[in-house]
Amino acid sequence: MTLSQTPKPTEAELEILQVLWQYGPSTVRFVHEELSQTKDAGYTTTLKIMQLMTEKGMLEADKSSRSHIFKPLLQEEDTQQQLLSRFLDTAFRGSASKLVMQALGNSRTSKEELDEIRDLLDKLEGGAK
Amino acid sequence: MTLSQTPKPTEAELEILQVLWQYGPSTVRFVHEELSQTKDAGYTTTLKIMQLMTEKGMLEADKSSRSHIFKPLLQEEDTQQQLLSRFLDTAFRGSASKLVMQALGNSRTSKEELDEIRDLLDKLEGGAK
DNA sequence: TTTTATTTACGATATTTTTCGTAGTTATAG
DNA sequence: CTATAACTACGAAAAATATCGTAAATAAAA
Repeated sequence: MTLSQTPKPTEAELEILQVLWQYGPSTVRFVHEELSQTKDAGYTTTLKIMQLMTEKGMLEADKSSRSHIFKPLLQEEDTQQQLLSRFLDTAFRGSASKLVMQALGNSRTSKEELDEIRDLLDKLEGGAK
Repeated sequence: MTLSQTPKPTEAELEILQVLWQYGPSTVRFVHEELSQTKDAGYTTTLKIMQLMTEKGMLEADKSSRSHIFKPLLQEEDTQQQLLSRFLDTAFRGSASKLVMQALGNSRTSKEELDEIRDLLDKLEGGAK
């Protein structure tokens, strides 16, 4: 099984990746406990999806101990970039500014984060100003 | 048929909505021609999906002429907001600033748009500064 | 008017994703 | 050691999406 050019994790897969990105390599049990907080599906469901993800090359399983330890092979930011670019096209017809405005408008973002964004704007506009 | 609280258009449905939002009420033929530019599926596929969308209450069909004219019942911005909020959670664990930074970093955005965003930042930070 | 093209209706199939049950295995507790 | 619990493997079903073929109706063309 080869890696697809643009790995497109499904929603369930993404939820699992989030846990792994956040906490690092983990067992199915751990991932499943985490997911249980917001959704309910059986343990074997989580297991199965993680096994499929491993076949697809999204995860790697360390099978040295009985409880296999899975680590993500996809980089968080690369994946986010992929998803974002696709989302931008399908949901906002490619208009990054519209997306940004809506994202900022409807979520409480701290002053620090806003300043960070402002810095980025400065850089993008060519430094001066 | 009632509207679901959070209409979650699928990818194919969203593509259709985009056409309708952009050009206004249209026939299946028109929508299909538009979509053909970037994907290839049969005419009846587009038709079927649009019929299903109508059943779901996403579209309304004006059947007075032979070629039915479909108009979107979902507001573009409401829908984008829904999708964005969900996307933010599943792909960026809720961090709007990370999403914004990546969106801006990887897409050429015009100076005008950047300024627009800057204005929004000013407003969000409370005017002063 | 006859033929040809366009359109909707609709069932069926294909594909993708998610879910689960069960069997077999290994560890843990008593 | 025996019973119980936790795991993986794996097949299969369920659910959600997407695709298509064909029939029937209507319009347009010849």
